[in-house]
Amino acid sequence: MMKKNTPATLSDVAELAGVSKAVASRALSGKNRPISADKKARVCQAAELLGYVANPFAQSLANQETGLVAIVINHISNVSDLTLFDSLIQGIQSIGKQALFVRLKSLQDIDQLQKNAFIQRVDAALVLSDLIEPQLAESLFYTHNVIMLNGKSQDRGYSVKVNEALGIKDAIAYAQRIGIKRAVLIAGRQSSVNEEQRVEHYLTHLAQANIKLESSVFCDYSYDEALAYLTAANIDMSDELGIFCTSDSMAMAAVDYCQANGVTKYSSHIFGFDNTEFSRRGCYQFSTIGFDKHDFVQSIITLVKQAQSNDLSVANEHNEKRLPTKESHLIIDTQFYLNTP
Amino acid sequence: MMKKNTPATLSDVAELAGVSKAVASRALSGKNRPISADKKARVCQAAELLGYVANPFAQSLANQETGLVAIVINHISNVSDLTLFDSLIQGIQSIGKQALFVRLKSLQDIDQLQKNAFIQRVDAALVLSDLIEPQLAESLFYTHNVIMLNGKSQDRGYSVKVNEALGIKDAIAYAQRIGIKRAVLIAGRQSSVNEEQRVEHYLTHLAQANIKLESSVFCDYSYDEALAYLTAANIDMSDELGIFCTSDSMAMAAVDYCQANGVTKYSSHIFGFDNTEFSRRGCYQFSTIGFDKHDFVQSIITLVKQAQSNDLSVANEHNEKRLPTKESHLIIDTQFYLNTP
DNA sequence: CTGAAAGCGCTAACAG
DNA sequence: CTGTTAGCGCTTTCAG
Repeated sequence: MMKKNTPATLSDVAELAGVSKAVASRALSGKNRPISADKKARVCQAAELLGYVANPFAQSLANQETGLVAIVINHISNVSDLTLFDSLIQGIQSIGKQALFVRLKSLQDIDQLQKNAFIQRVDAALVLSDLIEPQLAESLFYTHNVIMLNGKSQDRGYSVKVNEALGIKDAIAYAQRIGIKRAVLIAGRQSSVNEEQRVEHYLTHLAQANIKLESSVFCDYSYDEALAYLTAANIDMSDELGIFCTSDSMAMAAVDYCQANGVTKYSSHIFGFDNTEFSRRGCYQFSTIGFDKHDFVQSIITLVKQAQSNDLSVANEHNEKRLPTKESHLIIDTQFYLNTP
Repeated sequence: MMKKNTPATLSDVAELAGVSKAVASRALSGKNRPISADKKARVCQAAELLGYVANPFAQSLANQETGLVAIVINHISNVSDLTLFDSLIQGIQSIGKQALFVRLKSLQDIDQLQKNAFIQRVDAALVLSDLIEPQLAESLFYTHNVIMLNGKSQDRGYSVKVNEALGIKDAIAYAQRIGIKRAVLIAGRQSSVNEEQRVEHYLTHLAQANIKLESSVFCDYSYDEALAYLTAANIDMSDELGIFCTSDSMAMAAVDYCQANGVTKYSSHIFGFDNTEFSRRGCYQFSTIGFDKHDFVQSIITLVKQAQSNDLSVANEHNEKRLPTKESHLIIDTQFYLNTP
């Protein structure tokens, strides 16, 4: 396993197998390139023996594929991110690629992005950050395989969206059923398109359910901000008030606010979003809206593979360079999770 | 910003600037290579104009640096990981490198790792996964800049460790002071060396404080497992019992267990580990042990830079290839955070 | 089916 | 200070 210092190269393998570099390359290429069975076997054996692993940098240079997938995010902070990222990394590794995280805290970081040599050349990009518009994404990456996951999209291209209307509707229908008459809406970031649509849904369905929206506020998905707001506004939790939060973190703040103010039957009156484990733990019992992260990730990974094969076939046809001929916009539905003891 | 399809190359820049590729390369290299001021200016201007960004794959091939830093982790699940990863990615980006996540759920994944072309060639590796022994790490990467962060280390090489004895000692001293006489220890993963040392510290200091350890158990840092254990064991929470948990998640389980069993004054009797935000939120008020993640990350990043420059100077001296001449083992101290209302 | 050769884009000697 | 030259390791024509 003498790997340090000088890793074996294709030449080494070819030499040991007694064939040319070209043959060695074909033998190991995975695809079905023309080659005689015995030479292929010899090459593979030699490769094994030398512990040969192809240098991906040389490969990329020669064939334009990098084996990298970018995940473009805002700063990581939400607890709901944990499981999402975990399964995203896993999914990417499962198709033999590597996950490259790009953290984008503010628009200023985008300048740096433009200069970021690696991410420009990824095979695919998954855009979760709401700072990135489809058009910007288009210009940020050389690949056309940009999958928008932040709720934005263009006609051309790929996206996986979450249909939040369903879960929100069910949550509000439930609220109506148990007699909630007034509502406070604690939302996330005003600048996010995702969030804008989400708020829209709340507004529509609250109105339909005849629940009066008493106030609404943006708290950046943050526990602290939400708690500060509730405290400052001195929200009156008489029985018919429902607190609708667009993240479980903020819903936790609502729970703590209620407890601090001696409100005991808050559980059925607080609604979170994300369906994190926290919505069903101990004192933090509240209902929440969410979706199956596993389905979500699966759709994304499938799309990455599909996009790539489209790319290849287009390239093979005429070597024409143009926008992707295929597009795809998948939709995942949210669901309402009732968690009341 | 006509970037798609055919990105500008060094040749394009050189041509536009009216110089040779070599001069263009030097002008843009960042380092202080010999070049006349006016040519440098011309080259930079040309590069700007063309929106030139160097191809990192070609660069890596030519100069052996990849600009990639691997972060080797177990699956992401712990809430305390959020802030750590966030600032780790940020730190890596701050020195102009990219974070490559490698997720390792079980030892079987290591086989794949051996074949993982990218990670073998990273400029540095940060090993957090407790599945990786120093020796294995050594063989996994071509670089010597492997920084062990999982509590393991060899004489030669780099590590940043956390001195957990301090925080644990203080926590137990506090417990003694408030009259705790009996203890339950809920630990993480038995196979982890970090965890083994940690348990050792608890045992030592509990004994010194004359607190009797009634039982101890490994719950894989998990809320669910911890709660299941407490429930199954039907732990008796009479006043002098302290519950010491090696993660905040498990401490939350302890809180919920107490609440479910009508124990009201649990706050000062439950001790977590990680110092997550949850230890001071609403009903989850408990003391916790932790360290400054920012310091931790800073130390790591500093080490990465230092390791790299060592590498370069060694390479420059005689182009000798050998084990790193320098080593460094930094230690970050934990602290006890008292969070009782 | 095979091998020689060109080249991906860049850097690093090496002479000027 | 500058340009020429030779690679880094791999894939891919293109003749045999």
